[in-house]
Amino acid sequence: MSYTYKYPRPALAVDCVIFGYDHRLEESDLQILLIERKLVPFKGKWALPGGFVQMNETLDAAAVRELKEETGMEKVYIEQLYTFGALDRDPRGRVLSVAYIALVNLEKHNLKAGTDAEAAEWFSLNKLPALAFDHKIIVKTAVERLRGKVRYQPVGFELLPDEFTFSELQNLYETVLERTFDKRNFRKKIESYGLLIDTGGMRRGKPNRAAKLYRFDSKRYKALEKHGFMFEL
Amino acid sequence: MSYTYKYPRPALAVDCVIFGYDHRLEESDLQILLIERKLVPFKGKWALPGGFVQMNETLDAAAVRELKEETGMEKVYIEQLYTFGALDRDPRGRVLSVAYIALVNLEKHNLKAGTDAEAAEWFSLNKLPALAFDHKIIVKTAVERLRGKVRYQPVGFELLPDEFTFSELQNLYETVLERTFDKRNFRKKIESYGLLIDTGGMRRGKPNRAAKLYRFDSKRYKALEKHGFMFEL
DNA sequence: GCAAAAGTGTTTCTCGTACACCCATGG
DNA sequence: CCATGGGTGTACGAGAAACACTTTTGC
Repeated sequence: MSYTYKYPRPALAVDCVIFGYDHRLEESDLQILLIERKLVPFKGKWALPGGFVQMNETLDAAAVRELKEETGMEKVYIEQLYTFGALDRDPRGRVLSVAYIALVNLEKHNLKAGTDAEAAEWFSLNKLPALAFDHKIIVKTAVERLRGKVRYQPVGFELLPDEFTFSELQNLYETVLERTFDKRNFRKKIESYGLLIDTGGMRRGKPNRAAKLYRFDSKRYKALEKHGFMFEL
Repeated sequence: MSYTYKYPRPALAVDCVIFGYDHRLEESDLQILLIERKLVPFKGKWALPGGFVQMNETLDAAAVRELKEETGMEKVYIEQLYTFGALDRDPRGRVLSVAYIALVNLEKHNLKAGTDAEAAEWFSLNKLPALAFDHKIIVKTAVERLRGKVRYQPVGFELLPDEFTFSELQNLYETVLERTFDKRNFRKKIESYGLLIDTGGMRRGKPNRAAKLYRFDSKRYKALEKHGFMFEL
């Protein structure tokens, strides 16, 4: 079976930059999920999970599908990043890639689960291997976007479990933004938005004082957002 | 001549949301350039300038080309916005659109010049006619992006002539952001960045005190930008 | 000389930032 | 009992915001 068109058409792929974060690790930096290519071109090289867009699915749907197929993950935060269209980005011919960003918490979504044939692995953002295609540029763009976004929209919570402590939240922001925050000022700022709900639970298990657990109040956030509310950090 | 592929491929278009601004008008609001469609579908309806991507051109190049073909404009600021991929956005079949934003000054780039067959016309942002395809959504997305961007990156200058007065600049920001600024505070803030060069020229012709003309110092901005400089308004 | 926009400083207040100690828990 | 991170308040300074009058120009 084949398909014929009057004019030539580029092929269209989606690629996902999946950011993972593990709040349990002490010095956890951001991770990115890569897949080892089993086929030419770039056989044996690491690449972003992705694949071709089907005719009957939207771009978002394609990204969600690839995410599930290659990593087993579902119900994760996902957002379109940018479309890459350099002429020589794929040696097989003209292939455009619509890149997506996904944010996942490594405790909720432990990998192996849905992984099929291909080897998927998490890499520290600052210890990435050489990447196939133009994926290095895509990752760079994604990191810039995440850094920008996290400061004025509360997307960071997507990288944490549903319940988290203040210091887990602070560690996350310090990791993503590569800076430190004063503990008291950070708490003051976050509390001032009134977007955290005290769940009553406590994080125990470590040889120190137990920490309160909070949930992000996304309902309230959505309500505030409509009235021109601005989250900022 | 025709082209055959093993798998079906969506068609790929670019569409441009061209923002125009006229600093000479008193109550100029933002304008958008639209084209009246001469062909089905949506014959007679207004639409964003755009067209199909060629095999041998990048997405940026396609946007630049369409811009020139349909409006005669060259050397304008252009930036990729978002890629729209809803299944039913084009009644002719599966067509994806990579949307671009362009910013032009209406004095520098007076329309008619390069316009070919199709009728192109500027519309006030808040008096837009019904639009073809999903172009209403594209415009909405573009406006949000412009509003967001203008606050932390000095893109606004693209909408002004090379030399402009302080109040032209202030009017522009007030128009785009739909708010007012205090004259003295605005001037203080802008001056604090040291990004304006006094050209020595004066804007005369109106029955009031002449105003100094400035240029934006893009060299200095690029230098500052590298060292983590932040423009903010 | 009049109408209209250009240009100019000071005060107030909000918010960001810096900073140090006691508390609770598990081992 | 000790090591470790949890939790808390205040003082200072920078920058945002409010605010009114004089100057210049074209007609």
